[in-house]
Amino acid sequence: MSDLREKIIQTSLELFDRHGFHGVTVKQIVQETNTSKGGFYHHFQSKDELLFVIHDTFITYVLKEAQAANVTHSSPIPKVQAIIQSFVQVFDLYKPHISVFYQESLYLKPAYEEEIKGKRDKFKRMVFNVIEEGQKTGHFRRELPLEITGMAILGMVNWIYKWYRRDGTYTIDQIAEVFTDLVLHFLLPGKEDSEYFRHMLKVPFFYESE
Amino acid sequence: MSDLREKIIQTSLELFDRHGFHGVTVKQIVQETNTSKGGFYHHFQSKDELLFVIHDTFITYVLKEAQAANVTHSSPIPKVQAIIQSFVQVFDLYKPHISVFYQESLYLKPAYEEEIKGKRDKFKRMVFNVIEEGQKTGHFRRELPLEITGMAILGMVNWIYKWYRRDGTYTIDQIAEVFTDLVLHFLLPGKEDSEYFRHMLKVPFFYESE
DNA sequence: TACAACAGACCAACCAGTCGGTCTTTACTT
DNA sequence: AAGTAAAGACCGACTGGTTGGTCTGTTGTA
Repeated sequence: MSDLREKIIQTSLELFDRHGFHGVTVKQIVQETNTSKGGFYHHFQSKDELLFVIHDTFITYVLKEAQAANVTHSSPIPKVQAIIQSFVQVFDLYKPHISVFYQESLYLKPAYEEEIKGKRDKFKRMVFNVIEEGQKTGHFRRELPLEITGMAILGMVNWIYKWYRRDGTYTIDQIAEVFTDLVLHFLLPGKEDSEYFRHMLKVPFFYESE
Repeated sequence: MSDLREKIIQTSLELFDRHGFHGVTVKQIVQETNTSKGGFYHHFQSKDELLFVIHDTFITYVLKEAQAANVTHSSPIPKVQAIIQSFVQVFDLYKPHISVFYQESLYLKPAYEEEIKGKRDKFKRMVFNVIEEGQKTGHFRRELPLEITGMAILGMVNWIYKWYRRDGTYTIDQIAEVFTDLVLHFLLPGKEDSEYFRHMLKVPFFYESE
């Protein structure tokens, strides 16, 4: 297969990561890759297709990993651990992809957007399902609203792309460990009787509606 | 003062929110606002200045709120509650500002960027300080690494801009309540002795280094 | 010789920003 | 109160540079 295609993607990734999709011109990409307009448009129909390819390789990978984690384990707790672990680690592997994914998704052309959105929602539903399952089996606190809790988890993990550096204080595995700890601490029951919890807590509105 | 200036900002906000900074031209802004290029450039030096103004009004507000919450309370627990509460509520007030803030910060011109970055870091440090304070006083779990925990909180809250809708299932206050619950659940100690915690937890690497 | 892989000059569309001009409000003088 | 000059607010045709994309080749290779 073509070597140039992959080289263009890698170069674009770095440039997009630093300057954003609109901050980088096809001319720049072509120069940095030591090729030509002809070379570029031989491999990609348009600049937009390149954006799509970047989106797709990342989300496809994440989805596959989550499915694997889901199948391997049967209890909700190790499932959550495995999903978070693999999800967080993706940020080390695919950092530039992810930056582009979250920064530039607005600029995906409608046809491309739909395909990406489909896979993204699939992943989201997987995470939500695991939480819901855990709540049903009694492993996780039932009083937590699924949507809010789920988005909190996705949010804290997704945000990693804004601050993670390979040469930072902590490795990606340490971050994954702490995040798993944090999530399990708010998912698992058993703290409510602690003396510290005289403070307003326990999501009152959720009880009212029952 | 000028009415038009505010009207331009509001229109731009909606347009940027939907199509991104680069997806909207000055011509479009001007048409949608029922004014002219002249009108626009009378109030703004450049399109970039408009972007800066949007960034600045939001971050200035958040910073002010956090400082207020910090002064009002003295114990770390209500401080955390107040900061998260006000921070989350901002997403109802400033949703379009925030979308622009996080989507388009890459495109701020250097001089503008510096000013925004300064305020943003100030806010971050305030959050971190409250956590650190709580750890020192023994209110919060000491074994949690400050940076990772802090970014987890900022991440879950910041991510709200990606999914919150006014007409969604939950109100912004309910979201704030649940988020406060989640954060305090992983900050406060006292769960480790629960029977559920036979599972690997408690951030082992953090102990090793002591 | 046929076709994929690439080169690079070229173009039409677009876009942020300019500039000379008009209308309206303010401020000052008589 | 009337007259007027200056400043502020706004208009819109125009421009110079840029950008994504095209098209006519040329080269290597099966």
